[in-house]
Amino acid sequence: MSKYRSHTCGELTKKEKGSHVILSGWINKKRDHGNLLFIDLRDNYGITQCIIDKENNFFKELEKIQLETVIKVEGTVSERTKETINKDIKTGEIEVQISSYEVLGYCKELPMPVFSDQEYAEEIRLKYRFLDLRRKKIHDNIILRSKVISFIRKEMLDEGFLEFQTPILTSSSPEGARDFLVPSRLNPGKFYALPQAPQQFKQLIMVSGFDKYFQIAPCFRDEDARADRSPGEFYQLDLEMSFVEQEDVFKVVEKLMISVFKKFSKKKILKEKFPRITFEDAMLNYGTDKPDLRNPLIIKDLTPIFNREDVKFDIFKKLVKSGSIVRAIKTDNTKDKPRSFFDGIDNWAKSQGASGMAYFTFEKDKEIKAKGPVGKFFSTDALSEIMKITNAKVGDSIFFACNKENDVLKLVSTARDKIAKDLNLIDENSLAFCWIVDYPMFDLDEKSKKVIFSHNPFSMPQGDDKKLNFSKPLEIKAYQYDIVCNGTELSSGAIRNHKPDLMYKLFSIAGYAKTEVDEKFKGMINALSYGAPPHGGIAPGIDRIVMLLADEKNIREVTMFPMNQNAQDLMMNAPSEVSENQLKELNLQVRKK
RNA sequence: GGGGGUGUAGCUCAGUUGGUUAGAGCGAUCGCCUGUCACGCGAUAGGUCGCGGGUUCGAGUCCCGUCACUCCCGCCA
Repeated sequence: MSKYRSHTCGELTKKEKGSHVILSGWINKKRDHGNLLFIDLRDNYGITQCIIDKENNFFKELEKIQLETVIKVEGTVSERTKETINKDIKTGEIEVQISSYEVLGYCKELPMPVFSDQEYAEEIRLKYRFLDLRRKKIHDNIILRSKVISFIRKEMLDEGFLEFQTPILTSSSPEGARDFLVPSRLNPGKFYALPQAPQQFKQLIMVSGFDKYFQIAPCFRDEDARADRSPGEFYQLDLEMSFVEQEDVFKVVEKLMISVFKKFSKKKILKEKFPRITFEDAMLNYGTDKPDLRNPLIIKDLTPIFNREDVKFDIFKKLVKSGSIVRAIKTDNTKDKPRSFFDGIDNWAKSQGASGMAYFTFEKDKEIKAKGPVGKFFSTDALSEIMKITNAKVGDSIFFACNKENDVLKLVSTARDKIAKDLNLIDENSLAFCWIVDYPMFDLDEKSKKVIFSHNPFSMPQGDDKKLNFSKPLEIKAYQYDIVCNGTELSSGAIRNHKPDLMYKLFSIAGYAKTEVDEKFKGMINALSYGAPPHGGIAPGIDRIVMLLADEKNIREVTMFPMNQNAQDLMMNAPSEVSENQLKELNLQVRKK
């Protein structure tokens, strides 16, 4: 028998009645009745009530012992009387009569209580993460994460994928996020970069003939954090397949996603065959390429309305003349909503930095009218046209905004979420997956007006490469795709460009000379020149999947040891200064500000 | 880099129009209590009101600056 325990704190039942047991764990809670003391002993597996009274020599000591002290108790299992059974815990039918105990690990006065449902400031949680992680909810989240990863790994192996590790110290790449750099001692003045993703390596694995690869891969990007984005590092299920088209990747990933979410989430998957939405349609109907499809609201374009003679809304008309556009959201049967509902949306829009959102409600006595502050600017004909475009009926309302395309899309897409939330239109118990497909290969950089890669420079352009019209690069689409669930981008992938000539051509459109491509992407472009199979893949974000499964709004709730928003680890005190000697060895000098 | 929110006891928070000695619950310490499971009861200790400056007879409260945490924008091929 183990020196420390005969059972865990989560397994004793009536069956063990009368047996002598040893338990070890943390003191979760004490209830001291003066001559009778209850101790809830906790470990990873559960809680067992232990009991001792004043007749026992250890009673006085245990009365004084700190919560969260680790102790070993020996005693006898006894059945609880009917009235004292605790149905909330697995071991609630029994309790352990303590005969002796031993302290295994002392505990100082706690900076934060462990046994409590209270919320705490992140600062203290992160500083004492080892205490925070003892708390039930986050403890369970981390266990869930472990189970999800094991499950995914098993599924991938069953599908015939091979798991490989790729280098953590690699080279800096010019595209994409900021790199984390690591100075090289043996190569003074030179730096490694931590991989933003194993992108080039997984393609090289395909060129090496391994056919199907996956990895639970750490990825490093030196960009600012968000609630759903850890600063610094995160994990992807990185996968790549040879001799495949887009459909083949979809098939594998859709199956995996469905089985993961069916196994670990109680929520209903709305469509098991993920709807496919083109990037263009997504931007038009939802104003974003990560739409929440639980939300029934659709965005419509009202720009032409503001060119009509019988519309007198001069502010918008003037803006439209100078190139702005108008987008609108219709809400069903909102005629009886109080003024505060409409003004609430308008004020919210202003708080987002916009000039607000105009609105009116369709009414009818003899003819169609618009009720609301700006309703008077629209003729009956114009209103009928708006009703046609937005599919509205009498009693519905319209919210609309006018601005340059990028700004109006950002506002209206978030307004879509805000309005749906206010109207309680979102079913929190459902999961709405979709594919976003047909991303453009290139984009126009707002500032420099230059053509840049819109996503991944290694993606394969759609269509016959001999017939591609390179003079209109913005019209070229790529075999580039995302999975979105409930408004969260879960993964991003592509069929890769395995043809060096085509790649040089595409890079030249984005302003890279051949020599530059050879230099920056040496390993890959070289490899593609020695017989590369057509291949493609995707990389679902592990942290975000677990976040959705655990129903958490913040990625730190599913990360064991996260950094704070400023990319600091408050527990380990990272980043930190290093000694002059270390710097010297690395040929580095810190520039004083 | 920019915008919003928060900052009061170890923890979670209250603190009115600026006005006596800044409060509560949990935790800690001490005492009472033999069936609790958020046990109960009593007492004690615990405060640079984030920090600095200003206005005022008087600032936790008003103003300016600054720092920390957090949410968002930029950024994240």
